[in-house]
Parts: sequence; C-alpha cells; structure tokens
Amino acid sequence: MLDDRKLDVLRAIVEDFVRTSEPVGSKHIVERHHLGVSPATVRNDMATLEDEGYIAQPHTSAGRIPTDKGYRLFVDRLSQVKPLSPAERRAIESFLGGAVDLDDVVNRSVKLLAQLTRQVAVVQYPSLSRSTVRHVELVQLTANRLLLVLITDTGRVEQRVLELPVALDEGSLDELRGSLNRTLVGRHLDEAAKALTNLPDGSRPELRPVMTSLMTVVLETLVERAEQRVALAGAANLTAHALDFPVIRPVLEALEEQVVLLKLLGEANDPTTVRVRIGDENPEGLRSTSVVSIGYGPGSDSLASLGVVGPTRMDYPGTMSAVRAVARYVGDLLGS
Amino acid sequence: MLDDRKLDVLRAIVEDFVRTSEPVGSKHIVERHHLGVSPATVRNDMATLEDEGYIAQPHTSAGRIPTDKGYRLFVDRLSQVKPLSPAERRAIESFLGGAVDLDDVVNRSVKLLAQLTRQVAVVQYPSLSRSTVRHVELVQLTANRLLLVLITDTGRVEQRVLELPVALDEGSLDELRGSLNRTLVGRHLDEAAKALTNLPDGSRPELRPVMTSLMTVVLETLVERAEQRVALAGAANLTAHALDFPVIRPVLEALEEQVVLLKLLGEANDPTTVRVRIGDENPEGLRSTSVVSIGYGPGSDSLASLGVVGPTRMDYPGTMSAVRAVARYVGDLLGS
DNA sequence: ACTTGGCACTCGGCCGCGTTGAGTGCCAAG
DNA sequence: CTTGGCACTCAACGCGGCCGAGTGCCAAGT
Repeated sequence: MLDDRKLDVLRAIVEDFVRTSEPVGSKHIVERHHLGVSPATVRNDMATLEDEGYIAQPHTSAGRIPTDKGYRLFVDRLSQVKPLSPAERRAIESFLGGAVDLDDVVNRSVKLLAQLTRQVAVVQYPSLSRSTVRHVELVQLTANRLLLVLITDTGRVEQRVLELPVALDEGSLDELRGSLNRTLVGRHLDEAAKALTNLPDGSRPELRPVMTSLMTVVLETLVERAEQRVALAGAANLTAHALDFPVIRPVLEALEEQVVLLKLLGEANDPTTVRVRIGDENPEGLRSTSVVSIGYGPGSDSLASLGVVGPTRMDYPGTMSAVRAVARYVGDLLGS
Repeated sequence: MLDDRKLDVLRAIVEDFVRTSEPVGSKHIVERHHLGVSPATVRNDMATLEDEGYIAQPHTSAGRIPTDKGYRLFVDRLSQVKPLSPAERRAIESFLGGAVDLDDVVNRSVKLLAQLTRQVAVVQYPSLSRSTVRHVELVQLTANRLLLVLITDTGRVEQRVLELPVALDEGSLDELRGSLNRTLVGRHLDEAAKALTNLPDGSRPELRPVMTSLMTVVLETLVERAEQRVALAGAANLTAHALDFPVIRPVLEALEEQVVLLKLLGEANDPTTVRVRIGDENPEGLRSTSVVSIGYGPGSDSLASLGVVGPTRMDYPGTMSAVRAVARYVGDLLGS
C-alpha cells in the first residue's frame, strides 16, 4: 500500500511543513528532496497518502499538510534520532550542574527544557509515594496545633499543620516524634499510612487511637496533595506558534489546570522511551498540541515525568532528544 | 483649565471605552450620560482634553480613547470605590476559608484574584526577612551532609542542603541543633545571620568558626533565594484582551521573569492603599499593561504584596476593590 | 504497471474601486 | 459659552477582476 517512495514523500511533507509552516506542493518536494521522479508522480503518491488519511489539503489548489495520523507515522517509523549538538550538551550540564537542592533542580530543568525546545516545558516533582521517609519532625505551634514536617530521600520537604483534639505536653510530643520516626523512616510513603496502625503505645495510651487516625489522615492528604506539584516554563513560546493554534486560550487554560498536566505526565513514566502524544490523542484543551514526555529518576526507576507541550507542527526528532537528554541528566542528579 | 464638565466627559470616555473597547464619540456620550449639553459642546471639551493629552484619536474621524495620562487622572480623581457585591464577598470567604497551610493560602488567593478580576493575578509569598524563626531542624543525610529546615511564624518552611568540610557525630549535631534554636528562635530572619556570630562553644570548640561561617552563608542565601517566590494565575485571561495587547509575548515573558514581578510588587507594600501603575509607568515588557497592587499582612504590617496585571483598558474601581479585599482577607488569615 | 508531460480547472489572496457612515472641526447665530 | 449646520476625512466593507500555485486527470511513453 505504502511503498518506500510514498513514505519518502510523507517524510518530505512533514519536514518541509515543520520548517516553513506552509502547505507543501508537489513541485517543492522534487526541488528540495531529490527523489528522482517528476512532480506528477509525487502528485499521484500524495493522492493515495491523502486517501489513507496521512495528509490533507487545507483547501483545493493548496499544497498538503500532515494530519495527526501522518505525524504519528512519521514519529513511529520515519524519524531519525537527532543527536544533540555539543553546545546543547554543554548547556545542559552547565545549567543544571549548579543546582543546590530539589526546588532548584526542578526549576532549572524546566527553564532549560523550555529554552532548548522553544516550547512550553513541564516538570513534575518527584513522586512522594515512591519516595521513602528520611525524617519526620514535629514542631509545637500552640498547645494543640502541631506542624508536621516530612523529609524524603529525594530531598522533598513537605509540611502540614494539624489540629489536635487534645493538648499535648512536651514529653508526649518527644515520644510521638520518636515513635513516628522509628516506624516510618525508610518506608515508602504509600505504605506509611498503613504502617501507622501498629504504632507502639506511649506513656499516654489513651491518646493512641486519636493520634493514629489523625496521622493517617494527614499523611494521606499530604501525599495526595503533594503528588500534584509541577513546574512550568516557556508559556511565552506559545505565542510564537500563533499560526498553529488559532486560539491559545484553551491551551493556556489546560496548562494552568494541574490535574490535566498530571494526567498527561502521569501516564508516561518509563524512563527508557520517549512518549509522544499527537493532537487528538491528548485530553480536551490540548487537542491542537503534541506532548513529548518521558519518566525520570535514578537508574531506570521512575520517580516522575517531564516533557514539553508544543504545536503538532513540531520538530519531533529534536524535541524528543532534548527531552530525553534532560530527563537523563536530572535522573542522574537525583541519584546522588 | 479643566472644569467639572470636562472631567465628566473624561470619566464618560473612560467608562464607556472600558465597557465597549471601542473609541467613544461625542454623540454616544450625550446619549448614555445625561450631561444636559449637546454633542457639539462635548466636542469642544474633547478638543481641549486632547490638547492636554488626556485622550487621543486612533485616527481622524474616529472617537476618542483615554491615554495613560487620562487613566491616571481618572484613577486619582474621578473613580469611586466600587464596593464588592455580597456574592463576591462570600466567594472570597468560602474560597479562602478552607486553606490548610501557607502554600494553600497563597495558591487559593492567586486563583481567586484571577477569577474575580478576570485578569492575571500575582501573589508574593510572605517575606522571610520580616518573619521570625519558629524552629530550626537539622537532619543528617550522610556523614558530612546536613539538611537544614527552617520554620517561620508565618508558616513558611525552607530547606537547604549543606556540605560540611568535616564529619559530624550525632552528639555534636544535637548540640548544634540546640544552640541554633536557642540563638535563633524568635528572631527576625534578617538579623539571624548576625546573631550567629556569638554562638556558644560546644563540646568541639574547634568546629565553631567553620560552623558559624557556614551557617551564616546558608542563612543568607536561603533568605535571599526564598524572598523571591511568587505565585501566578490566570495567564489565560490575557488572551481575552487580545485587542488591547497587539502582542502578548512580551507580557508573558515579563510575567515569567520573577525578578520583574518582584520588583513590581516589592515597591507597593503599604497595606492601606492600593497602588496603580499605568502603562508606561511600568517596567519594560509591561508598558502596555496596568498593575494594581497592595501590601498585605496581619494588622497594618506588610509581609509581602499581591496584585493583578491587566490591560490599561481596565475596570479600575472594580479591580482595586477586589485586590484590596483579598489582601485584607489574606492578611487576617496570616495573623492567626 | 508505473511514470510523465500536458492541460483544464479550482480557489484563496491581492489589488483597486466606489460606497457608506461615524465622527470631527469650524463657523455663524443664539 | 452653547448650539445647530455643514463640509470634510477616513476606516471599514463589499465587489469584481486578476493572478498563480497547485491539483486531478488523461493519454502517451517506457
């Protein structure tokens, strides 16, 4: 059905259209890409490509542009990995190298990615539920308000104020802190809540049930809420693609809606393969965009995902390699 | 020079232009605002208003639109405070009421403000240097890496990893933690670094100089870096004003540049008066916008600022009262 | 069976043109 | 100082014609 030359034609259309953002005609193709055939032949091929749904005509007597399906085929079978330039590699290293802590790593990564790809970059914070507890700290605010601070091995620090139904003296506080740490340190957070059920009795056993239930709730909401953190950069780059999105508004709205972003990133957390979602494969609001994402983490574990959002008319090979390179580098940083 | 009627005319022009976003002509004015004079008279007034630079004509044979100077006069002398509707008051209370901690307060405020004003909202985190230390926690990560966690009375929790030149045993760590807390708790952060110079000697006095200098540096960078946190929401609202900004890009870029935002907000931290910057009064990139901002904090102290960024063609009275109301409410929340 | 040149056809983009109408500035009279 | 009248300007709009890129189809060639 689709012989090699037809695929070459499709590739030529995608590449040229990405470059010029104008519908590409048969004549242009034979001029730029030496296929060794005449425009008429290319036209015939384009007709079948159109029948199969890989390309489309904005209107009669215009050239062709790729459809989502066409981009999909291009990404899956026709694109070559485009290695990063040494300058880009150096930029990644020098830019991310100076990060002092987790916030810094995330913020730098997202800015870097936006700059490299000239698109909107999104970086998810390392998942809490897949992290382990390094330390739990309790700070007394008032007689019956405590601040719980949770520190994980990935460097995240989460906090939550909790209201106690009863006053707590300092001794009980120390005890509670101690037993919390003994019970939780080293555990994965997603099992932390469960582990609390067998908290040892302290000097005031009458507190036990209320404390465990309280802590369980707190931990759960903490994990759930904190799971949902993402950093975003490069929104201004959207405007450069004004031609591609007739209306930017829904895109901006979708990007501000963290839930949407998390769903987007959450599904792609294999650190070994870049995932590309094209056009309609995306959730509402991002139907006119493509999303390139990948998981990251130390080694081949995945703690979270990062990626970029751009027009379907996108330099897929370049974007994919930039995303992968940044993910690897960030993963390595977190490993140490 | 400018009698009352001319001011009325200016007010009419500003109000109508804000509502319709179309140049307003003499006839429209006498129709909508019963000034009791004829179009010809209004025309004469408009001519002098134009001479004085308060209004301008996009082109001959079009109506007039306010200039930045016109808006300025309107804001300073012609606008009435527009009280919030009960529905809006209720919205603020119910939306902000459920906040569980500082992050939550800031995030909710910024979203609320964006929704109320239908513009881009910006909320600065409470200043660290004006907060006092509630608790300092040290967590040992490896033999010579520590995590410093700083908790303030405004509920902020800041963290920083520090590399020690020497290994530290657990006893010294406890001692250090104790003396840090004794020295710092209750102090303002901007004097915290200084206070460290007379840290009492511990069991290993040879550590003292290196520890103090280390802590000083850490505290300083911590304060400096953390000072610069802002939350932003409603970027999508920019697109609704596409008519007002021929190009959104520089605006989006300026909004992503935290430094610009902080400068913007940093200068307006009197919690008693709303500050309005119009058009050219703003820094590069925001010259086509107006910024309405105010300080907030418990009582009449100012911990930080919040505000909105929108087109110069903006409902100033409404925006100003929304900004002030949210600031008051947030200030009250932080007081408790 | 595929390729190719030729050819008629389509249709969006552009230019020039006249029309319309909102809005102004000016002036002379009230 | 205000007002009605009046000539003038100019953006917006619609219309028609032209141009050219690009196509689809077909008949001839390999």
